This record gives sequence, structure tokens and C-alpha cells, in this order.
Amino acid sequence: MNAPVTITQTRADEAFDCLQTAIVKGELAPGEKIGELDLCERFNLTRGPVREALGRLESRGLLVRRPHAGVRVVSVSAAELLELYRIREVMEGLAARQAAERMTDQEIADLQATLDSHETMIEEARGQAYYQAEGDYDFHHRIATGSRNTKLAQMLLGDLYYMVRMYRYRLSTSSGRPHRALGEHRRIVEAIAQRDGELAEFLMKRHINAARQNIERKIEQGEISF
Amino acid sequence: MNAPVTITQTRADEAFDCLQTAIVKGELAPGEKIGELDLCERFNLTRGPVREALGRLESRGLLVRRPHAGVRVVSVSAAELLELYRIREVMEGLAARQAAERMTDQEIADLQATLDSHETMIEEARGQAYYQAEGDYDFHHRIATGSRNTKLAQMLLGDLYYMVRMYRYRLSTSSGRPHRALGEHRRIVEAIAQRDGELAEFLMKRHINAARQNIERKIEQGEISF
DNA sequence: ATTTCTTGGATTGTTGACAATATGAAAGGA
DNA sequence: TCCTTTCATATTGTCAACAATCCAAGAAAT
Repeated sequence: MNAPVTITQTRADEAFDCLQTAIVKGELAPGEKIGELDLCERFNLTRGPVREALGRLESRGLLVRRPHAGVRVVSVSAAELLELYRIREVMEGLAARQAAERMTDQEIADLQATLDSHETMIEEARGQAYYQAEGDYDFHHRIATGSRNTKLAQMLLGDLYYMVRMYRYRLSTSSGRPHRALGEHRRIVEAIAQRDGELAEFLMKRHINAARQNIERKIEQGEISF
Repeated sequence: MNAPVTITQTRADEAFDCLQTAIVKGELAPGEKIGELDLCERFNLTRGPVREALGRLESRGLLVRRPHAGVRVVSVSAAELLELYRIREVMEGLAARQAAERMTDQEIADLQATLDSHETMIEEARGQAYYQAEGDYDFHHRIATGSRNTKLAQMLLGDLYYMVRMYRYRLSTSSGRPHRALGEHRRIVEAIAQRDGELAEFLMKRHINAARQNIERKIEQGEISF
């Protein structure tokens, strides 16, 4: 008799999720001061769970808190965003290498199928930057998981990606980029399928480096406001 | 009139520090179940702040929590500890590279002075593994900070180092290693002083890789119990 | 007019009581 | 004897009131 899986999401977890998505989606703008009572009213919760969630978010670096003075959504400067990509470069490079060594054949097949669906997505939803970004996120998510490196996946999925996603909503990918990015994804998966960890690492690093340079260009051209 | 610097460490911060050091020092063994009330009594605090601290520690991966079933100190397996070093390798490699580009001359001079004091420490305190380990920690700490990469330093200092230190107390460094490690530190600093980021990255990666292999050897020889 | 000091208000930090849930022991049946 | 089920207890999750602290508006003085 299977007990009903007890998905006992505690209220604090609920608050945590709500807040995290609110921050990522930009409903709470960076730098904005947010009061605890506002949040309680907004999510129909009491202060206890909300406070616990705030503590967790703070220690993950999404919020900054000053005693008795409230919490603010962290505001990442342009320079810091670029630094984030430098970190991604080395960490995801490692993830790709380990994924090449450890992913199952089934996982690799699924990953290739995912890329196919991304391709149709790009063609159909021309200009729908949001879904393209989600596809990109999906790709990187699978490789992080495929590395079988618990802590690495935790740091990528639990920390870095959320900070990057905060800015996805402002950084519409430039017109030519999605196609190129998909091609890069394909080559990375090829390397993984051939179990060539070294190559997978190299290609992933180059892929993220290209994304970083793309952002850098936009910042120089003043297409982004911080 | 300077107001007395208001070091208003909130109770939750206090609880956080107490718990973190207790975990790192091994006073709370990995896998051990810890009750909230025990902690309150132990640190003379009430459950509110303690709970908040537990939440933060959990999201940093030092604790694992199951709803209504209490929290346990995370127990890292041998394999996971080695994976941790793989992450350190790439992240600290990046830190060394950026440190070579960005540390001030003064910081580099201080770092060299630190190594001198480590040298006397190793000679005098022969076998005092603890202080040698602290010296090693100091070295890596300075480079992480010197990278001027806020998030990178945060991840290294706030996450990885605490997990590694948890096991420093069990992994007494093998007899020959401290001297060799000091030599490696010296060469890394040399590269930084010459502003050769590429070389600094390479040497740091090799340094951490050597430390990992050292641990791997000990595990094979059954000198470590997990 | 500008600066400093004071004070009221609002917000955060903390506390102890209350409700919900998992763990483990005891009882019953196979 | 072993397994399943039930129930009591202890522990965790949640709540609402209380205390401590910061912030901003306004008054006083230079």
C-alpha cells in the first residue's frame, strides 16, 4: 500500500519557491526593498515561514539583508554578471567532462531528442526569446545533472542558474545567436556521445565564453540598463 | 562621537556561527541527528533563531532536513569528497588566474610573508597537522579574495571550504606532504607576482589535483573511515 | 538655509504557546 | 517467531503577541 508519497511541502518551502520565482521573473526588481508583511499578504502566509525563506534566499546570495533594516533583492552589476559567466565557464566545463564519462546512453539519447525539439521551437517561435532561453536552460540543466557530481549540480542548479535567469528577462538574445547556440549544443552532445570528456569540456567552455562575449557586446552598445 | 560600531549580531547570526563551527570542528558528527531543543540548550538560544540558522545551513548543504523528522549533519561519502576536490580544482584555478590579474602588489607581498610564517610553522610544529591545515586554509582564502570575483569568493569561502574543513580533522596530512605543498604554494605565488595568470591557474589546478590524489591514496589504504 | 538633535511610527527580531506529524513501542494476528 | 497495525509520545512546523531597533519627519540652533 503506497502511502500517498507525502509531498508534505512545508509552508517555508512554499514561501521559498514563491519568492524565488518572483525574484527570477523580475516581479521583485533588483534593489527593491521588500517588507515582510507585504510578502505575507502577497502569498497568504505568516511571518514565520516567510522569514525562514528569506534566510535561505539570503544565504544563497539572492537577497541582501541588513539587521532591522529590511531585505533587498540583490542587484548584480554588469561587471558581476560577466564574472558569473567566468565561473560558469569552468564549472560547466567540468560538468560536461564528467557528463561525457558518466551519462547513460539513455540520457544521451534523451538529450539529443531535446535538442531536436529545441530546433523546432526556434523555427516556430521566431523571436520568442523566452522559450529559447528555457530550452537553453534545459540543456545546461541536464548536463549538470548528468555529471553525477552532487555538489556540482547543486551549486549550478541551486545558485548560479537562478542568478543568471534573473537577467534572462532583460537580455533578449540577439537575433543570430539562438541558431549558433543550438549548433554549439549539438557539437557538445556529439562529444559526450563519443565519450570524449576533454573535447566536451573544451566545447562547453567555448560555448559559455561566446555567450559572455555576446552579453559584453550588448553592454558596450548600451542595450542593457543596470 | 563614534557610536559603538553596533555589532548588532542578531541571535540568528550567533546561532549560525555556533552551529557552523560546531559542525566543522566535528563536535556534531556527520550523520548525527540533532534536535532543535538540544541546540537551544547548548547555545542558550530560543528555537526561532536556531530554526533560521538551520535553514541557512541546510541551503548551504551542510545539513540535510526532512520535514517533521529532524535535521542531520550531512555525511559526505569518500566518493563525494573526491568530487569536491574536482570542483575545487577548476574554481580555484580560476581564482588563481584572476588573482594574478587583480591582486595589488601589497596583497602579493603579504601573501609571500604569510608563506614565510607557514614555513617556520611547519618546522617548529612538526606534526601539528592542525596548524598546518590552518595555514593552508589561509593561503587559499587569500587567493579566493584576491580574485576580486565576489561570487567566486562567496562560493569558495561560504560553501566549499567549510565542507572540506569538516574532513580536515580526520585527514591528517601525510608526513612528506606539507613541505611539498608549501613548495607548490611558493610557485603559485611566484606566478601571481609575475602576473602570469595562465601559469598560476595551471599550477593551482595541479596543486589541488595532487592533494586529491593524496586523499585517494589514503582511502585506498584504508586509513580513513567513513 | 543648513545642520543637528529629538521623537513618533513602522518594521524587524524574538519569544512562548499551539497544532501537525513522524518515530518507536506495545498489542494483536498469522 | 515474525509481521502488521495501533497508539502514545516527543519533536517539528506554525502562529500571534511582545520587545528592540532603525528611519524619517519635524523642531531647534547656528
